[in-house]
Amino acid sequence: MANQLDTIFSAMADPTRRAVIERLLDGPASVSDLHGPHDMALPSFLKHLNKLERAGLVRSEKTGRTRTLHIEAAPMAAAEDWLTQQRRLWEGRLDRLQALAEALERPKT
Amino acid sequence: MANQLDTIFSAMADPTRRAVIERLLDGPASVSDLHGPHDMALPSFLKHLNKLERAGLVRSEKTGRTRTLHIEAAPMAAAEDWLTQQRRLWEGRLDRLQALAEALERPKT
DNA sequence: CTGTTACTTAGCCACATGGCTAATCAACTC
DNA sequence: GAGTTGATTAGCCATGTGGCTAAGTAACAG
Repeated sequence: MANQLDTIFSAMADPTRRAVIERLLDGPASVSDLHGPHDMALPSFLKHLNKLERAGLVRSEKTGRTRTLHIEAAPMAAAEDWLTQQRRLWEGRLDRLQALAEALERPKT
Repeated sequence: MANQLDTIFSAMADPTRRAVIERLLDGPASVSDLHGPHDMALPSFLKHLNKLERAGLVRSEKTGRTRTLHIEAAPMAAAEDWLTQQRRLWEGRLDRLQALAEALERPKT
């Protein structure tokens, strides 16, 4: 995947991973803490965490035998920015269309 | 894919599809118009369009032999909303941490 | 009605994804 | 040091994804 947006969007395209993000907004947590609520084998769950980490949405450090993860908010902003920009362009287009419509309603002012 | 956010995010996790979205913000276009700039066989490209349509980000009608696509902005808002909400929560958490830090700096006011 | 154009379908391929079990590693606990 | 616990690795499987070619359909142009 070339673009950073690719990995970010695809990391967010999964409910398990979004749930992890939501959970981490509350504060750091260990792998097994995060795993707790998810009905899924640990190795499967780990893959999700790895994907989040590769996307840069999460960082982690291992101390002793437990790994602690915390969220990295900045990359999500990239995704949000893209969406916001598209919305602005879209709204701008609607404005132009509306202006056009109004101009047509009043042919010769 | 259960959730609507799943399909939306995963639809946006590809540069070709994002480019199509960006192009469509400028106004409706036919399949081959959209295909033009992309160095890819038509059937491959069609798969991308179908994925966009299944995600609800795009609608299309066929008149005569050409299919015209236009953007459906609303679903993107769902994705943006989710991101915005996460950011708010994150910022809220930072505020609380900062408040805590300030409280600790001035132990007994 | 023949040819061209604009998609569409079918079918193939390689690789990624998301799940699993079993086994291993490393660090605490007793 | 033996056992337990937290995390990881290896390897398997089914399905999805993203690309292709080849062939088919449907409408428009002459």
